[in-house]
Amino acid sequence: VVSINLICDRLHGEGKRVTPQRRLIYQTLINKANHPKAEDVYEEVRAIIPDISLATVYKALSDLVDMGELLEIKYQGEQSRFDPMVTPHSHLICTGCGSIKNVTQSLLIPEPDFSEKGEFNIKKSEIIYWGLCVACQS
Amino acid sequence: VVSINLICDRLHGEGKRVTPQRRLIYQTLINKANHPKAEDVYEEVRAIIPDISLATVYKALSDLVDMGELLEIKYQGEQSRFDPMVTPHSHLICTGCGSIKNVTQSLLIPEPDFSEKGEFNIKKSEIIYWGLCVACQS
DNA sequence: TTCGCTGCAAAGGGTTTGCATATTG
DNA sequence: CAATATGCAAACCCTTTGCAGCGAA
Repeated sequence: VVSINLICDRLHGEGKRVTPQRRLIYQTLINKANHPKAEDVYEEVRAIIPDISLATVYKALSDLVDMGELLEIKYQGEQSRFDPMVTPHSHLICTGCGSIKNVTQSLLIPEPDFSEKGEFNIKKSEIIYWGLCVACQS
Repeated sequence: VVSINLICDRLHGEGKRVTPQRRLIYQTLINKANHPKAEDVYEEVRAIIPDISLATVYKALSDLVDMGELLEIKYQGEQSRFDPMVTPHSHLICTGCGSIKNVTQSLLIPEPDFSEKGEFNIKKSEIIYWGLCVACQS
């Protein structure tokens, strides 16, 4: 998710429709680096469209994920978190508060030897760093 | 989870009790590299103790995880998978069938610069390789 | 006018919990 | 005997689904 107009064009191209609800949801995600939950997006959007339903938010997010415009993160098995940055990157996850931070620096990720991966065909890889954020270190 | 006797000793040490159900569950996990779900463990154990309940399996697994003897994997946000290998290692995850393979080869995992991680205190890191296993490549 | 989207409420599915009973140590 | 574990069923929680009506194109 980078630009509203770009997203809306892509939606049209796939026979989807641009409603005020969806436009607002997509707007909300632009440049958001705090990896919100569906509920977080819902709360934020509800401040402007009070009657919007959580199901609508889920469906809008799901469409974005299907289009490859949004990343769904579910490492901890808790609620899904969403990340508008879809270029390859890694994550710092705080085991204290569950906050997630992007690592935009490009890192060289080693690949396992053939003896380990066999014929497994690796499509993408990522690193997850578990630890404590500043706030949780006290 | 490496040895039944070791596990049982540790259980005693924590004031826990060793029941036939738990002994069997722990036995089942030894050297298991296929990352079973709770349901898988349940089915396997039920062949020997038909009246065991799924809740009992969940509780036994949960205790092992708390003791650090078992790893709970929930990357995909689907059912939890369990891994008796608790030493640091990475995973090959097949996006086709959901199978998980361990990478035991020790890999040097790069750490992000200070400018990226800031004061975040990294406790452990792991690499996830997403791709297709041999069976799913056809 | 068509067909996707909305909001509501109900259903789903994995996991957890409450409780009476059984068992361990 | 005291305290934990068991089994059952119900509760939980996040997410998805069904559906009648609405609204975008």
